[in-house]
Amino acid sequence: MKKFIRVMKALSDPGRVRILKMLEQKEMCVCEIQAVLNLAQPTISKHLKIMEDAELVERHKDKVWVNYSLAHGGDCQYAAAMLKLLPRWFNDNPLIIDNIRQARDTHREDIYREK
Amino acid sequence: MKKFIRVMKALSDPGRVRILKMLEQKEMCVCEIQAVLNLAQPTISKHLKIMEDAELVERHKDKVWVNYSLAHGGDCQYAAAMLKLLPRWFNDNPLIIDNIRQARDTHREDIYREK
DNA sequence: AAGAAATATTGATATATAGTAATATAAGAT
DNA sequence: ATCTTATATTACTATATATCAATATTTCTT
Repeated sequence: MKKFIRVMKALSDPGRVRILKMLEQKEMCVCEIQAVLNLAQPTISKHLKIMEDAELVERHKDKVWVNYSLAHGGDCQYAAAMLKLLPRWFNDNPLIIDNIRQARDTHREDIYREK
Repeated sequence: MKKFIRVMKALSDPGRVRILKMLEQKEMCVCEIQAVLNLAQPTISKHLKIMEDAELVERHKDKVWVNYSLAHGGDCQYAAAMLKLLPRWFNDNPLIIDNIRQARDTHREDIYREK
């Protein structure tokens, strides 16, 4: 039951759902996600940790970057079931559509950062 | 998106999941649910309201009692999807098994109440 | 080895949530 | 009409959550 609750809580935040919808398109690093969602970097890291703990996403370290992608190991049946449902949902949601477009257009190298 | 978040939040509490699993067996009134879960009556009413708002359960008033059952109108696709998944889950969970057994054995008339 | 960039962690604050006791409301029963 | 029972609502408290600024860590670059 704990695992189920963990998955439901992980899915109870719009920002996290937006991240998952972007990850359906491509794997992304923290700074790319941040560029789209417009939230502070620690906030993104925390969201990702919550989803990793729920087995919804996976981390893949690549040099300085940490790439996140949708989990696919069927380790957690609840996470697996939700990841199967999500691709059918929110595809006509303007915010999601826009986020996905932005995600496509966002590349690490082009991200501008204040000093 | 709001409706989805509402469903996920409604499912983010073990007590509410236990209620849903009991309602798979039979519709129940507030006092019957309370007798099984061992929580204060307002707590149960609140949980039920959260699930009603998420379109997971339905109210049917019968004299003094308010019976709750699983929602089946496909009004909310997210609620409908989760209600379809839940019967497959937690069926070997000892607490759930016990709750369901208690639910079967609990009848309005037999509920003892302190003055 | 010193600096720079990406990410994670910590500490703090504001809001949300779960729970209860007390009270209000609704509907039968006497 | 009054009492009783079932449920809902309100007011309150304790805990959890989302967010950010500041800091730490990791890894590459020079």
